[in-house]
Amino acid sequence: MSEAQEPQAQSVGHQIAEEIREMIVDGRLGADDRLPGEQELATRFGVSRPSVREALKRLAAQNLIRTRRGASGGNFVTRIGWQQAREQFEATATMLVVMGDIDPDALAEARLTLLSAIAPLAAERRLPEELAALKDEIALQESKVSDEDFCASDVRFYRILVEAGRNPLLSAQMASVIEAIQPLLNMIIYRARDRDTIAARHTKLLAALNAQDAPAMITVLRDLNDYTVSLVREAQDAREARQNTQGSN
Amino acid sequence: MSEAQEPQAQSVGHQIAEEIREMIVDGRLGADDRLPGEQELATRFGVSRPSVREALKRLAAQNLIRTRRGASGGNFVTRIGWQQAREQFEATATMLVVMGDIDPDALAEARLTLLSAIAPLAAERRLPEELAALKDEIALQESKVSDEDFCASDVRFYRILVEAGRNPLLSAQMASVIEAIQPLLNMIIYRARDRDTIAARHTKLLAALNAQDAPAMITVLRDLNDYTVSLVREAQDAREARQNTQGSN
DNA sequence: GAGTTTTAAATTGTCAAACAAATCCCCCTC
DNA sequence: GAGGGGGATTTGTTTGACAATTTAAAACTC
Repeated sequence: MSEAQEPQAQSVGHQIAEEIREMIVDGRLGADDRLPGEQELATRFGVSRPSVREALKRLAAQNLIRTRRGASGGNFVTRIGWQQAREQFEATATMLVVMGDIDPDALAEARLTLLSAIAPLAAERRLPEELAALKDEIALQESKVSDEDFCASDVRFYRILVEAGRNPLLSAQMASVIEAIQPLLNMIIYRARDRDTIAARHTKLLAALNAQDAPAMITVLRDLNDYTVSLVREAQDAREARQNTQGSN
Repeated sequence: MSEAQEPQAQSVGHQIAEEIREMIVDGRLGADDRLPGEQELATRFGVSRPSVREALKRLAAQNLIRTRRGASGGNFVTRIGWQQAREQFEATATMLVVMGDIDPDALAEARLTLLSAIAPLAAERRLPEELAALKDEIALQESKVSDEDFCASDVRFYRILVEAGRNPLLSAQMASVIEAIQPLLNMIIYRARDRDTIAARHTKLLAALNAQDAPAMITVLRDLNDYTVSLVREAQDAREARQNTQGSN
């Protein structure tokens, strides 16, 4: 007979947080607006102060509000910026990878697809500083650095490339994918030959970017992706073999 | 004289939440693991139960844990899925748009870039059901529906297209962009001629998808994007003009 | 009167204790 | 053996109080 079973499953804090979020989304609360004090919110919503606090903490966890103590303190609506958006994208993508519900092939495909998509924009808009920075990273990759540093440089290389596209939303999203794929890359043991191959293709990629030749960039990216995927697969096989050996001991 | 000013700025709840998050990221806590009870956590961290609760609520707000009441209840690490990841991407992208720190042109460019990127994948992998669903949406768009319904159908159209790419990470990210752009689209007043133009291009897009002709899809997408951008710009101009009129009254 | 110091007020942060609500498990009854 | 009831466990919510922090006004000194 009752009309609802699951709608009641959410706590008071959750409901209030959602209500305040609505107020932000539809404009009743604007950036840098101050929310009423905790006491007043409690009175207004008809709940206790801890419940209101719970709601505020939830919003703070989502970077929707920031809190300042003291007189004339309070809770203020945060103007979210690209930096924070990128961090949140990254946090979500990282969790997806950590939870293991992700197919490495799908992740690699996503990276390749996104990089290919931004290649034309980067080719058009790349700045001299970015070309120089990419060259520096290649030089670093050709030197004798640890696997970890090599991988980190690889990540930086792609981030610079993405930034060259000059589209903040795309940058934020792609950065999250590149960041998320790093744990996979970190499994790889780079042999000298691998490094040479990768650095050589990075050089080709840089040349294509310099020449503003997007199709050539995409060709190199595809090639590079195939190579990286094969290395990751090798590393995974080796890892599994090692685990089996340990397991049989 | 003190060595630190900002590191202390974070509350106990924030610190504990961060600590637990670390435990999840580096594997000490796996999916579906149960956290110790609030009491025990409070004892272990040397704080009170409300402080622990604050930390848990923060984590819950980020969908990192879920809570069940009762005996054998408690807080459990959530295995994040594609659905939730998409929701979080959407929430972030929506906030970016709402806060106004976004350039409509950059948003449109991001959408076009991402759709162009997924076009080859969709062309290769589209299923008959998806072709049929797209056809249905076009039929809806050709009928006399409200501006709002027309826009909603437009959004669904692109979501189906994105899903056809069969890459969950790309789907989640693109869905967030498509969702974020909807408020802009909702400003448009669609004249009959506009709708015909859009529906006709959707038909061309569907034909290209059916023929698995990705380059043709990209051409249509670019064309469609230019047209949509012009409509949005018109709507914005009209809106500004209206506001100026009201302001001078 | 100007500048500095002190004090007070407002606000969030933290804690403590208790009870309510939900859920599960065991036991008891039939 | 099956079903229901009660107790135990855990989170949800409230009340109350005090601490920490920041602002701003007030008072005090020069």
